[in-house]
Amino acid sequence: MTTPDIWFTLYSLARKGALHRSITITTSELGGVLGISQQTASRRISYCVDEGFVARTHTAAGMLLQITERGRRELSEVLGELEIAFVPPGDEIVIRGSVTHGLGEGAYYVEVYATRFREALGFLPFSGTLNVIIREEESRKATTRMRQSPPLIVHGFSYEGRTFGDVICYRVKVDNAVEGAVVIAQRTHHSENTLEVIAPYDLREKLGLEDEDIVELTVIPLHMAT
Amino acid sequence: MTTPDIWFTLYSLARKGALHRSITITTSELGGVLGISQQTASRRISYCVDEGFVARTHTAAGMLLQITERGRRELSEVLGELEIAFVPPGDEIVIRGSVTHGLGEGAYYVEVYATRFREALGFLPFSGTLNVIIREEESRKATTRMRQSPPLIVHGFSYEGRTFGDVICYRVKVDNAVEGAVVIAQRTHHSENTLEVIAPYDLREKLGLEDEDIVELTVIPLHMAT
DNA sequence: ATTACTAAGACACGAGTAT
DNA sequence: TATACTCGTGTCTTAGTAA
Repeated sequence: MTTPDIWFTLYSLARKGALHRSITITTSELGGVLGISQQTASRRISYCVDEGFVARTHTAAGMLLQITERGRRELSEVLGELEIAFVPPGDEIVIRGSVTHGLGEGAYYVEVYATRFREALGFLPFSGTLNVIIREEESRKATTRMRQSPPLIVHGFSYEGRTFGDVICYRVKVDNAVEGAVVIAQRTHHSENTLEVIAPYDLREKLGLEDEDIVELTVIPLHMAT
Repeated sequence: MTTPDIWFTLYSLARKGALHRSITITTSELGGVLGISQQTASRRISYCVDEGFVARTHTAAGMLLQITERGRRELSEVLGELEIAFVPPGDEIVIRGSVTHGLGEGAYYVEVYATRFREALGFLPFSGTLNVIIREEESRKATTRMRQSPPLIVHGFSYEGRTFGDVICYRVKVDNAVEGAVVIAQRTHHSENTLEVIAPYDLREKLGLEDEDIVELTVIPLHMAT
């Protein structure tokens, strides 16, 4: 089974709502949707189940199918790429999100990584991060777009007996005013829906931001970064 | 050549920027991207060209390929469906756009169709339309989402020797405050990027809207409409 | 009813090669 | 060098049918 066929299968299931709940469907029905026979539909689904894209439970009247996390990621990747492809070149990618408070850990890490951030980014970051919650849609676009530009990687190191992992940075402009960077720690299973932003200044103060305020992060292509 | 293969081909070309400009590529390269041989890539492209999805010019060093309007629509359709599929069920679809002034024709048409709108929508529209410019991305989502709900169709008629065509209506809530409808005339080649909104009141006055103000149109599923 | 196995057939693929 | 043709090969599909 080829990639396009997998995508097409997942796409068709997604359109029926299988991203959010189990759907009941027979192989014949699915065959109809995909324009293939019942037998082939059966094999396709078995394949998707084997590969972990779809979860299946058999019932008397067909199958219960739901797209798994793996399948969702696969589709989300395609969707993100397509969304980016449709953006006219030169257009800026803007991620909108709302300010939230982190766990307070950010400041500690920023201080530890401070000089390394300066080397990579050209500025000494304020010792605190601005946490920004983004909607899944924005998140998808953000991560896809960011992945397109070669990342600035701040390599890990050891310090006072502790190990600090790699951190990936992407340059952004905050509210079109302050240049900063989104930092993504590789080791932590960071929530995909929260971005941590560092900048030379205290962003909350400089931009007068409060929790739940909306901020715009404009992704700066690496070759344009200062 | 099957639908998924066409999509995959268009998708791969789109990722290389072929939605916005001609790209230079050889069949071998394309084969590499698609995971198929040079020969098969050649056949795939020829097929896409024959079907009008892709425009091709041969050059000494390969081909110049650009996705046609037809191809763009095909991909846009897929993208729209995927975007909708990812929206959690129950979530409202919100279209954001900015107010603009129309050509002034709107008022005339609204008056002519007025009683018919009342029958279909349950309110007598203010004799003027609010024109809203939307970005392509929003447009895609809007049209896809709207197409999902069976449209309210106001049938055409003749009046004073003129023929007035069908008009399709979709219920929306403007700025979460006023219920109205997006109206799309079937006969005119209306710009996909401008929506015309009617409501029981003068929206500009009621909501204090000026040109270039941002408005939110929340699409109301038909079964929920009052 | 379903899903899914088997086997025969269709057709897509790619090596070789023409242009 | 390209693209694209022919054709042998192999894979994927489907009909029939079992479970």
